[in-house]
Amino acid sequence: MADRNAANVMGRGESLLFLTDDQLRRGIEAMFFAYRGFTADPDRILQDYSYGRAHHRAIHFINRTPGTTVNNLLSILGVTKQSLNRVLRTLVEDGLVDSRVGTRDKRERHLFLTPKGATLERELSEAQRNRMRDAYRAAGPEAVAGFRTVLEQMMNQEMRRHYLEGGDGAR
Amino acid sequence: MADRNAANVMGRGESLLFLTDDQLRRGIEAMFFAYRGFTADPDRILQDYSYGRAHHRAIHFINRTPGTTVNNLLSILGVTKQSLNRVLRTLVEDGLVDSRVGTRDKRERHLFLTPKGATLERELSEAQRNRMRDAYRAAGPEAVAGFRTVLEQMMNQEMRRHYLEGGDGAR
DNA sequence: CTTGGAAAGTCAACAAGGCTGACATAAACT
DNA sequence: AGTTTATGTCAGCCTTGTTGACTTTCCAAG
Repeated sequence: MADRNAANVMGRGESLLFLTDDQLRRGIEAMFFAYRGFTADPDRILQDYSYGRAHHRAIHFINRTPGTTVNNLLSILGVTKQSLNRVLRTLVEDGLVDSRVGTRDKRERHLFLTPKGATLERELSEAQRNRMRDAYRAAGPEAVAGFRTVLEQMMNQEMRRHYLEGGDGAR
Repeated sequence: MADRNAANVMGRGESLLFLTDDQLRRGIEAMFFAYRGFTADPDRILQDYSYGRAHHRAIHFINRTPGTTVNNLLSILGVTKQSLNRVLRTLVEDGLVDSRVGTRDKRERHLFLTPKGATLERELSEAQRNRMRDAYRAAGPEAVAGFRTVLEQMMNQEMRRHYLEGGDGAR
């Protein structure tokens, strides 16, 4: 029962134990529990500013691609413009994000972090990088490569596009 | 700038490029985009039943540990009892979950999936396993081991405890 | 030059799913 | 008998997602 799938795909005598239902469940739970750790540190910091994860995500991707348009951010984040707008408005009001009318196309707004926004970005990303670095260090380079490979395979097509557009990260 | 951390930890001449800020950012974004894929299939199914992720999580862990108590579920999920109760109540009302008063300690409620609940559980977990299996298959066994190793390191202490309690998954 | 449609913003209403605080009940423990 | 524990429940709040309707701006094609 637990390894019914392994039996199905066993081909050339390889050990495909990693494809059993039980192994897959372990992977699923690993994702669930790890994601909690992944967001824990930024969430704690954001509380001090009365912001939420939605603000963090916006700040992260504006920092990654300065001058990005609202529409581009929309497709990266996969939310509605109304939802994003609410977040962006508070960030602009609070002076963390600068929204500049496009020069070529004046309908578009190009988004930039202000110095204040960049400061919060650093605080958030440093906390998140620290956790990631500790995990990477404990796991070692080969585990890290595998980690990234599996995650890339788990993405939807469109998400993978956005991921790959984010610079090659010295791959 | 981008590799200032690598410089700091470079020890015995190993290539520690995987610890640069840029590599860490890549890992962070991989987690973000992959988690979206990870939840996409169940989310779609849940819509047909007017349930959300919270219901899925409850169903998953009741299935994993039949007879688990409310308190135990609470500490696994890391939410308040009010939040969990709202979800559990609808699941019991809809006949997906059976809540039985404890025999030894009658204050406790032990939670079980009904046949109907088990059916939904299978539908959800099969969708999620399919994606996980495809990712595993494309990435290969060694990548999978690395994937799990890094995720385990990323968990908080308490989450790791719950993770390890979930059976050894033929490790 | 006019007009169609894209980009952006806004208002309103709603839902899921978190949270806190207060309180009730039954059972177990001391 | 009194306290603690496990659970459930009510009320109210917040964030962040949704849909729908509408306006303004403005590029670009006819």
